[in-house]
Formats: sequence, structure tokens, C-alpha cells
Amino acid sequence: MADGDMVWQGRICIIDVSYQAQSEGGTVLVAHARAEAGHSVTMLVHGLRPFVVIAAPDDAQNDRLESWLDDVRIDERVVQIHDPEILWCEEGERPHWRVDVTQPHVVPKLRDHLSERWLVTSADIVFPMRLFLDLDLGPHMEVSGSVIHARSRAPLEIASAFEGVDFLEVANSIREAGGSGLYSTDLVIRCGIEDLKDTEPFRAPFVTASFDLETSVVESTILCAAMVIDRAGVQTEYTFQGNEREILAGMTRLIRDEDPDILTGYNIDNFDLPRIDQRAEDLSGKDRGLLLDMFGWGRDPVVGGSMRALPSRSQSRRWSIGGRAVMDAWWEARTALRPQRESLRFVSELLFPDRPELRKMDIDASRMDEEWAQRPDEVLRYCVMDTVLPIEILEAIHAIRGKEALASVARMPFQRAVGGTTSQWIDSLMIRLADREKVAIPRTRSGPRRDQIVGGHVQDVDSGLHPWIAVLDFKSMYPSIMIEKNICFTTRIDAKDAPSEDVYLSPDGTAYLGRSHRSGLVPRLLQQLMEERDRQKIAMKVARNEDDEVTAFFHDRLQFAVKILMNSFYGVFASSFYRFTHQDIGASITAWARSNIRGVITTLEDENQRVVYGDTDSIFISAPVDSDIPTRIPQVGEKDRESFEIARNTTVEFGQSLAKRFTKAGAELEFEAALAAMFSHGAKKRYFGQVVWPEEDLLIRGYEVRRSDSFVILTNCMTSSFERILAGETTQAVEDIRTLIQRVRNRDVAPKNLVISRSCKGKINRKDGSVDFSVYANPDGLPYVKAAKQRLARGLNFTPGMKVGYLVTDATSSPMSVVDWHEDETGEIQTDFDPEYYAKRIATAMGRITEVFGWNEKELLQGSQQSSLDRWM
DNA sequence: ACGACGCCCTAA
DNA sequence: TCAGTTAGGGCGTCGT
Repeated sequence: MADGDMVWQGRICIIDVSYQAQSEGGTVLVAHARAEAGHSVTMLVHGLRPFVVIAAPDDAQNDRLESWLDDVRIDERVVQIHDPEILWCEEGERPHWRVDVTQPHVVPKLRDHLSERWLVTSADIVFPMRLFLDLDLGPHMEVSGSVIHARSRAPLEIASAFEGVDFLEVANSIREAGGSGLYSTDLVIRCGIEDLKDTEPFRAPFVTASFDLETSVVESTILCAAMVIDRAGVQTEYTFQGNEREILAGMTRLIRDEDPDILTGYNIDNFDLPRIDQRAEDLSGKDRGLLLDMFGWGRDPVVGGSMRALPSRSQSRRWSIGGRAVMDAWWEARTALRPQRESLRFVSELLFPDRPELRKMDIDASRMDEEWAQRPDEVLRYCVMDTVLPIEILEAIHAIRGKEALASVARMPFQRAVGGTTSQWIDSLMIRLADREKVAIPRTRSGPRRDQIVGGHVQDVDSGLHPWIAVLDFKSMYPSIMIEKNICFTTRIDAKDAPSEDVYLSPDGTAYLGRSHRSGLVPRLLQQLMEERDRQKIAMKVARNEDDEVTAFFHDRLQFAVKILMNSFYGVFASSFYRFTHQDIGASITAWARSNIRGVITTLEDENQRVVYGDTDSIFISAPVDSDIPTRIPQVGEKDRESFEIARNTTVEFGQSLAKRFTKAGAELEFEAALAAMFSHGAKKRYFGQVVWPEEDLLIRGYEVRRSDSFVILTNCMTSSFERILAGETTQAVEDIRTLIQRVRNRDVAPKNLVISRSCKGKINRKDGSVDFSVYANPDGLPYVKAAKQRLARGLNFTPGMKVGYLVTDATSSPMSVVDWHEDETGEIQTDFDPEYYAKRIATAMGRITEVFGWNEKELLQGSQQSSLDRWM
């Protein structure tokens, strides 16, 4: 089949991009994608060349410049130097030369060399991103190209033309088209950059593979494995047994045949992938072909000597598998749900409480070798279940669609949305804008961290139950300030150089040029994102009104991705290493923010209004409501109902009028909520309240209820106490607490409701897989480290960063004794705990709150009763 | 008993 | 998770 005979055209979503150096010179981008039509595509994209940009430092003389340029020109890594262009850089506006280079990999050494004489910019941008930056593309695009190869899942008329072709011949024609051989994708096309067109985002029909291993507890071997392929919602299950080589080769064949875009599983980053990596390496000896048979999971060719199909983990925790995205369901669930415990069972119970069949515990994971020997069929069933669950988890938390939306909004490959960092998302938008606006792209900054900057203002709060509160907050405070004050590394100037007019001077002395002098890149980008979010919200509402829930959901993900992205800006620009920032930017943003909130607080206090609390961008103010109006929500028709409604309306109107009054350009104050009552025990960042507008709701911040390292009994006790307190039933609240404490002392509680869980760090020894806890100053003084060690001794999985559950068994000694919680995994019934410790913890936490009503920790612990709380109410 | 310190987790 | 930030609460250990 001659190259160019057949053309394929369609919409795709790019998963991952790499590049292939051409032996005759030049570089071809290799983009792996999923077509809207359902098949996978590899695109060999021609027409981009790696480059860096240079400019002369101030002291360079013009006559020396030519000879300097000649020196660059004769460097064998340099292909050509373009005509100079005036670009803005921190040293001022000046000519910059784009220097094309032979291959991306020469850039690091070349830039070091050039830096001796030149200001070197655009010199640390990963080459594959150039496709998106230079052509201003997002992951969803329309593409056309000549078909080089097609397999059976490609469109029928194309696939049939390639039936029975000789694979060696095909591999050759792919290499001639710029690729490296037979990719695992359904279709391989060749195109030029002019063949790629931006398109509206659409829901790409990704294919997902989820897998799970069962491994020996006594050695590092793999006993069996399972994999499920999800293609357009249709799931097919596979199991693998036999010797390890057969198991691994079987999984690899399935991945190459099914060609999934996404690989998932539970804790695969830290467990399954490293285990396969290690076993494949052990079993293959030095045979690279054998290694690829067992672990050649990438989309790259596995014949021809290249090892690029092999998954790899650079310095980071994250795995990269060429052409695919690795999404660990553990990590996604952890960040989305912040669950109290992180085991697959626990997360499944959290998400699917009505489906106990998903987590029936009939296998003891700590005795896997015996289980496998005695009941292999059940172990396999268990294994399959653990491959289905990760897919259901990703679905339930909308992880895949959320990342696709983020990729679309940040305009980068799907894989980069999944595995990238906040600064990479912002880079993707900033670099293309800077290029367009003739601003040089500085390198990522290195060197020592500067001193910490001052953050937001947190107002002191008095303890007590504060009736009738209006909550106001500044809308998108940091982004708004950045827009309003034209904050950008291109507009910041030293105050002494500031022009006399149209300058913004922050309270901490940082100056920014106004728009008449120069319009900042960052404010423009934020403005565009704000407008984009509004558009998506409107599209969402339109779809919802038409009862098109699928489309509404699609726009909801997009608007949410914009929100996430916008909220990331401040942190990235306040960091010390980000390429497009300056030392002073972060501190100036927070200085303006403090000035805004303090301004409102001071004004109100000068008018004798009571500001109860405020944190960074929020203000809690007492509304002018008679103090004898009850804050408890009365039933409709109850005698107090009328005065309650009046108080609520008064609070709402009060809040709305304040919002209107204090809103100014770049600082829009919004009325957020009306509270019938707000409680504080006097500590910042901890409060709860009864929301009565816009909806009735219990608001809790900071308290143990919100913390993943609390225990169920305390959390439940606290929640019900809050409800009682807000209902005016403080006597009953105290009685309940005291009763509970007595029950705990009598061991009349379920131990699983006493499990405390905290995340535990550690470093894995690459050689023997052991875990080293020396990151801690005193590891044996920390209960969760002791628990992690116990898990490991038991043969249970522990990976650094994981949360570890434990029961305190004796707190009279120091350090206290604990036992790791393993009932979920081993089935062993655990009953040992220290009742006094738990009684004390409950009393301490609840005492802080009841103390406000005259009951301190000690009194909660004591048996005697004397209730006269109501005097307080 | 008390304060310094290490550590985790949360609010924003 | 070679790269978002600071403010703040609270628990536990250790040394005095």
C-alpha cells in the first residue's frame, strides 16, 4: 500500500504526544489519540522543529554581536538562525533570535553553553507541547491524513484495504512516514501541522483497562491477575493464571490488542506497576524482547530494539506509559473524596452503600498464598471484582470526564491533565499567549526559596452562639485582584521607576503599570477564563432547560474545570520557581486582599456593627435582629414562626444591602448566606452554624466532623451535638455526650468506630522493596508509623503516602501503644482498645464546645449530673 | 505541669 | 508526586 493512497479525516482527542527523531534530520511528532468514531489513531505529524531563543545581554556591542551569532551558527546542533524579532523580556525590549536546533534532546546542553553569552529563553519547554502552543490547539481537534496502516477496528473501508498485509512491510512504511514501527493503535496516519484544526470539545469514547494482581505474601511473585476492558461502557473481563511469564505476557497481549487509552486499578502507581516492573525485569534476565513481551504496555512498537513501549517512572511517583494515561483510582478517590480510610473496601462502601455484593470479604489478603492454593476460583473472582471497582469509582467521581474537561480548558493532551501539575496547566495557556504577544518565555526558576510571604487576614472570633449572622464574601478574590490591578510579571515595575499616572500601587509597595502603559498577560487570561466559565454555565442551563442532562453535565464539567484552573493562578504566581512570576507578585496580591477585608471590617466596626468573624475573603456580621427572637427553626404554623420569618428576612436584606454597598471595581462582595446562629468556641477556622438562606443547611468548618483523622464515634457525637445546640437543646446535648463517654468506658461501642487513620510517609528501598521511615525525626514516637510497620509485618500492603488506620490500645504509656486496623482485610475480629483514651479524646473535643455553656472537659468525664444549662440560652 | 517541637489536616 | 500559597488548630512526644 503506497503512502497517500487513502485519506482519513475525523475528530479526535489527543491522549499523549511524543516525538521521533528522523535519521535524515528533522523531528516528527507522534500523537496518540482516540477518534470520535471509536477507534484509536496514531498521527505522525510533520512540520515542527525544536528551537531556543537568544538575545544579547545589555553590554553586548553590536560589532561583537555578529561574531557571536556566527559562533552559534557554526554549532553543529544548530540548524538555522531566524531573523531577529523584538521581544519583551525582564531586561527590556530587544532583538531576539530564534535558533532552530537539530533535535529536542540537544537543548539542555546547548542552552547551558549559550547561557554563557546570551539570554536564553524558550529553552525548557517539552517539545511535544509545541504542537499545542504554536498552533493554538486543544486536545480535541479535527485532523486529516494519509493512512499508513489500519487494523480491524478502523473504519471498515480502510481496514479492509489492509487485511492480510505483511507486517514487516507495514512497519517499514510507518518508518518511512516518520514513525518507529508498528504501533498498537487501530489506525496510523501521516499528516502535516496544516492538517490539524481546532474543534469544539466533545465527549471522546475513551477505552479503559483496569487491572489487579494477587501476589504472594511470602515472596514477590505474582499468583494471578485480572483485567477488565471498558469500551463504550461495555465491560469484558479477563483472568490470567499459570506461571508468571504467562500471566504477564497475557496481560501485555490484551493491552496491545485492546489498545486502551486509560490504564487504571487500585493503588497501581505504588503497588501493581512497580511489582510487574520488578518481576518482568527479574524474569527476563537481560533479554529485552522478553521484557517487552511481559511489560511492553505503551503504544510504541515492541519490535525493532526500542524500549519505549516499556512503562517508566522517572524521579517522580507517577508512571508514564507511552501513548496512554495512567489513572490510579486510589489517588483519584483520595483527592476527590478525602475518605477516612483509603482501602478499596472502604471507598466502595462510601460510594456504593447499597451494593454490599461489591465488597463481600471472603479472602484473607494476609494469607494469599494459602487462599490461592486452596480456593483459586474464589481468589480469581475477588481479583476480577477489584478490577471492576476502580472503573466504577472513576465513573462515580467523574474522574475521567473531569480530566477531559481540564485538558480541554487548559488546551493540552489528556495525559497531561491527568499527570501534570498546576503550573503545567497554567504554562499551557501562558506560553502561547506570551508567544503571541511577543514576550520571551523565561526558564523555570531555580535556587533557594525566598522567605514566606504574608497571607490572608483571619479575624479573631469570640466564643459563643452568635445569633442572626449575614455571611458575605468577595467573589473570586485573588483572580479579581489580579485582573483589577493588572498584575503580571510584564507590568510590575520598581516603585521608583513608576510613571506618575495610571499606576497601581499595592499596600505593600509593589507597583504595576496601568493598561494605558501595558496590558498584562495574566489579567487578560483570567478575564478570558471568567468569560469562558460564564459561557459554559449558560450552556449548562440551556441544556438543563431542554432536559438534556448529558449535555448539561458536559458543560458543568467544563465550567468546573475553568474554576479549578482560575483558582490555581494565585498559588502558582505566588510560588518562587514559576517562570512567569516575580518575587513580589504573591505578597502584593495578599496585601490588597488584606486591605479589602480589613477595610470592610473597620468601616462596619466604626458604625458599631458587630463583625463576628472573617477569613481571607469572608465576613460574618451580626444582623440587626431583636435578641429575643429564637434561632431554632420553628415548624410552619408554630407560634414563633412569624417572628422567625421576619428575622430571616431582616438578615437577608441586611446582607444584600451590605453586599451592594461594599462592592467596588475588582472586589465584588457577595451575600453568601444567612445564619440563624453561628457557634464558635473561640478558635479561628472552626465554626458551625444553622444556614437559613438560601437553603436550610448545617454548616460545619474545621471541626473533627470535617477531618479524616477523626473517628466515627466522635464525628457522629459532634454532629448530633451541633444539631442539638442549634436547636437550643444544650442540656440534652451534654447528657448525650456524657452517656456516650460512659458507654465508651464500658466498652459498649463497636471498635471499628474508634479507628483513627492518618497518612504515613516513607521511602521505598528500590532494591528489596522495604520501607524506610527515616523521613521522620522520631518514627517510633508516631502512632501511625507504628501501625504502618505492623501492617508490613502482617504481610499487608503499605505504600508511602497511604493512610493507616489504628486503634489506641494503651495510652498510659508514652509513646502510646497502638494496633493497626486490619479487620477489613484479614477478617480477624479486633476488640482491643483503651477505653479511657477514647473517653478522654471525646471529652476534650466536646469539652471545648460545651465549655461555652458551662460544662468543661472534666465535668463531661465525671459521672455526676447537675443540669442548669438553660440559664445560658 | 508546661513549653517547644514535629506532624497532620484543614480553611481560605 | 521537580514544583500552587499562607494561616491556623490540635494531637502526641520529649525534655525540663
